[in-house]
Amino acid sequence: MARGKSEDKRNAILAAATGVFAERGLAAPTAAISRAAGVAEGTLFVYFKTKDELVNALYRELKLELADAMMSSFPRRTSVRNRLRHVWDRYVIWGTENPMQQRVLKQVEASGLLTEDSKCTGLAPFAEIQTMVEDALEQKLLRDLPEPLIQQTLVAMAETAMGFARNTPDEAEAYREAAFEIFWAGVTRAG
Amino acid sequence: MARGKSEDKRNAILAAATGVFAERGLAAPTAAISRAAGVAEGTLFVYFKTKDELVNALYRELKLELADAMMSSFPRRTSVRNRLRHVWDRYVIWGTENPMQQRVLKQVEASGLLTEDSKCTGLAPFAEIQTMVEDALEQKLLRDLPEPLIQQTLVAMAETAMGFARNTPDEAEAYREAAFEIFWAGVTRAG
Amino acid sequence: MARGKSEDKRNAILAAATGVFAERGLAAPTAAISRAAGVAEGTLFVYFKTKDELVNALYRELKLELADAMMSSFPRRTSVRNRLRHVWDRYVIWGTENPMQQRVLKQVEASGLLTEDSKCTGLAPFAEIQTMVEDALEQKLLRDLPEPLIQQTLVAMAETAMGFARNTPDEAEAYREAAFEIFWAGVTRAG
Amino acid sequence: MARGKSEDKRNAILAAATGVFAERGLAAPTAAISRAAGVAEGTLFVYFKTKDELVNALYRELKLELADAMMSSFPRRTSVRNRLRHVWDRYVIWGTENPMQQRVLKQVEASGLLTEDSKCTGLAPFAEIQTMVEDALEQKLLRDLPEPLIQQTLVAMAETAMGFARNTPDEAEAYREAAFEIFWAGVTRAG
DNA sequence: TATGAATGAGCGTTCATTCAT
DNA sequence: TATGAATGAACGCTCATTCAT
Repeated sequence: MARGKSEDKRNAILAAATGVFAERGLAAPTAAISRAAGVAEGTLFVYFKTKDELVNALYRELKLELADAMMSSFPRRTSVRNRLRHVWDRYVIWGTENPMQQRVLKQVEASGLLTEDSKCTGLAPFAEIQTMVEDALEQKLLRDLPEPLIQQTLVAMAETAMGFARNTPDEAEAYREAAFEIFWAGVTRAG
Repeated sequence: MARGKSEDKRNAILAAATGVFAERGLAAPTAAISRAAGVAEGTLFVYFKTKDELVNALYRELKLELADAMMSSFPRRTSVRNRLRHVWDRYVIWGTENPMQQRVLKQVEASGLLTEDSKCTGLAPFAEIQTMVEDALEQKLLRDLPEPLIQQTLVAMAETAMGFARNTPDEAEAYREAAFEIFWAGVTRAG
Repeated sequence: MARGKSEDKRNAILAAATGVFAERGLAAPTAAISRAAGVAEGTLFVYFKTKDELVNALYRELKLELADAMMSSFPRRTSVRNRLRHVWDRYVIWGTENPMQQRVLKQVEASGLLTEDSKCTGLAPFAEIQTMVEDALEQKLLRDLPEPLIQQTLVAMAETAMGFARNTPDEAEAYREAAFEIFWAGVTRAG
Repeated sequence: MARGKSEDKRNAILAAATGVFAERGLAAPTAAISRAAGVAEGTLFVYFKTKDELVNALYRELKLELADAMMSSFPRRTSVRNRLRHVWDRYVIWGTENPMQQRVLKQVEASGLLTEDSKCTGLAPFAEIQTMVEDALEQKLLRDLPEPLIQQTLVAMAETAMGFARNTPDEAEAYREAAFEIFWAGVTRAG
């Protein structure tokens, strides 16, 4: 089979890792992942030199997926509120519909396994959100708060919304709406 | 709790576990914990039948510590805002001043190791906050939002504040203040 | 069994390692050694932190055994020739009667696994031989050769004798004698 | 030997194996050898069915090289001493100047991987030395020693010389000379 | 109760070898 | 013939847990 590594197999391993890590945590054996991917134990290490490298690659992949979901058809020419709402909705929906991915993302971030490089790569596609927040601050639309705090609030509230949406799927939309309102009211100037 | 013989030893193990888990994650060997506690490897298992049981016990202990910190001298006779601010400050300060404990709490919650029982026990001491939020809703002080969402927002924003406070201790107070303002503005009726 | 590690078990492991390494080389699995020693796989690592450490410990042990054999009842007050002959005989006999030990010693020395420390420790008990050779050089008994070359010649010729002794045990003594004569004639002044 | 297609590739693999084995021992992965040889991993197994077979082939090759070095321009019509000195010098020089080859030869001999067949093939080119020693014995030039012992002494002393020559290249010649004198004095009749 | 030596299942990783291309 | 991705057995080592003392 001397014809380049198979993108399919790589993806199968990453997908299997997502499922296995979500279910059993990052401590899950690589053997479980290769089994789930339908490849031999050794094959995993053909595609990823170490388990840590697999974790890092998976992180970057998931971040990219998330960025795709959030940033596709991003409406550059509309109000800050609408633009924020755009990424908000897509973020929450993605996290709700991809609970394993979201869970793994959190696990990996908390694991201390990420290289600086992976962190940067993972952050890059979200640069536009930062710009957006900076714009909003300049326009005096938002209250005078440290910009990182605003971003972190966005993330924290969105994750809160995801949690509720996953627990009560019927009211997912209501929670998404309500959590956004909290965020928006919390962060914009009164009146 | 009068299980083994020495309350001291039990506490030493729990304290050691906090430090070791905070530094090396929940995957840290029990041997590292017993060493840090100054007891023999086997002794740990006299006090906690399994590692999982130790993790659950530690969770309950930390939750209790946190509840102590938050609820002591709780001002029952003042405005909702003041009461919320009271628990808020104490929560954030506790998390900032006890980073290991806070870190371990998060790790344990994310680990999937908690029994239902532990979750309930851990939640119990915070019942008063729930009452407080319910009161506030009845007084029409808060916007018409699902009560669990408000509570979760409190927690999420407080943890956000802790994160910033730990990263930039000099501005800890400012972040605590700012995050509370976001929370309060987000959750109360406009005007 | 909290009563100190068992010297017996340690010795059993070292003895097993000697046999297994002699038969299958240093690449033999540690599992084969623990099995041969009648202990669990993990037990080997209670006594020796790593395989390398086991190899080093074994080397030191064997060197000590050899030194014991060579140096016991060393006749300090007799001619150089007799003293040399003393250690020579005992060396060759030990190597002949302990072929596994001798084989492992050679393997370990060739393996690049020895720490500097082990090399020193292994050499120490043979200091007296060096002194003896230096004495002999001063007495002008030996030809004017670099001292290390003389020592190395002793070792090389003794090992040659061992080889023949092992192959033809009936003539072991004759070979031991003959090889010593070669050594002695090669190294002493003519006439 | 016209097994695969390219004699060049076969030689490249053998040369690479020499370097890799010398540096990392016989346990070195075949992948390291194929990489060093500039061929694919699978290609190595086109030329040598197994790793063991590669080791055996390499041994035979190196023995042949050594025999070439020792036996070329062998002076059949001169004294035994000169003839012995001839092969001695060439042996020691070859081992000194080809330390990797010499090292690998020793490793392979100690490895237990050699087939009987390889051992014979490796010995064959040195038959002439045996003849020479037998001649010398008949001439009563040498002391009355078993002929194999004399040969083995030659080898042992030559290797001793190589060792010193490699450690202190500046004095290589002196050691070669000195070791030969030991050998010659040890093996010839006194006076 | 307290100890820590003993255990062995389980892990991440390596590597000689195979085989589809 | 040459390739290198794929394989899976095997390895060294770890660690939660047991148990004789």
